[in-house]
Amino acid sequence: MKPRQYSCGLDAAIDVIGGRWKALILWALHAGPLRTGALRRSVDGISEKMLIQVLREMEADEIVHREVFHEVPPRVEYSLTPLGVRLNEALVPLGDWGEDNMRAIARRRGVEPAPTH
Amino acid sequence: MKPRQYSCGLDAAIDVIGGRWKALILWALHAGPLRTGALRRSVDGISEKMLIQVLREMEADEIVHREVFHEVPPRVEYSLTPLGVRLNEALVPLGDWGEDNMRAIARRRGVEPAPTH
DNA sequence: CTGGATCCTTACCAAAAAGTGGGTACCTGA
DNA sequence: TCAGGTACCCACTTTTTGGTAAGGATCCAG
Repeated sequence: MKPRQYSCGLDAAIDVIGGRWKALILWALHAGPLRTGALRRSVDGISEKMLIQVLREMEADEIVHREVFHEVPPRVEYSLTPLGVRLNEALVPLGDWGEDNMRAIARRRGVEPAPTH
Repeated sequence: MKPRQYSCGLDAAIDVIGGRWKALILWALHAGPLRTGALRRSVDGISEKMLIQVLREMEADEIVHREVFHEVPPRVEYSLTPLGVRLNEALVPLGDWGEDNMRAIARRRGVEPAPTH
């Protein structure tokens, strides 16, 4: 549901990373560029369809860069733009908060906590 | 779409603040407790129904505290829990990122940028 | 009685997001 | 030909989130 006007920076940012998969994809790319297949394996539970759909959206938002290599088998590589890198940096405290409170969040929502690493 | 297992802290956090309204409500409460009506006026565009629905979810997630004052007219006050305070702190960098990139985000998504303050 | 204050619930619908299944393209090798 | 590799698209369905409208409760004042 797109607001007609953002009320603040947080409103805009939430719009960019909203949905189930975007933040996870962003994080999967933080260590470096990945091809479609590698990305899919990095993001547990995502379907190829959703992966490609969401990557296209992120590309349109210019937080992700998509590079096509003309070779066979086809090879497409996704990487963070500088904007995406800064977004990922901004997401670190949020990820930490989630980590710190993982067990409680998971319990309240009836979800398994993330494996410890 | 609830994951059966969180993959990391960020996954859990995104689950907690997901949707159009939660982050905005969290932010509205950062300066102090607010009654339902005041909250509704603080969060542009939200309907009473959505406000109450989302507040109930946030209460269940224990990021928001709901206090009923037995008086007339009825008065219910919402405030951040310590967990909610820390979540708000974790959202600051994300809000800053959104502010820094407001015009570009708004343009790409066909939304009006937030008024400058 | 009606109108006002406050807060909340329900029924139903709309819109958006996510998912499933089928298919396509480029090729190579057996 | 079939099987494998890679990446992607489309049609349709399901699920989730958000929205509208109507109703309710507690009271007080005119």
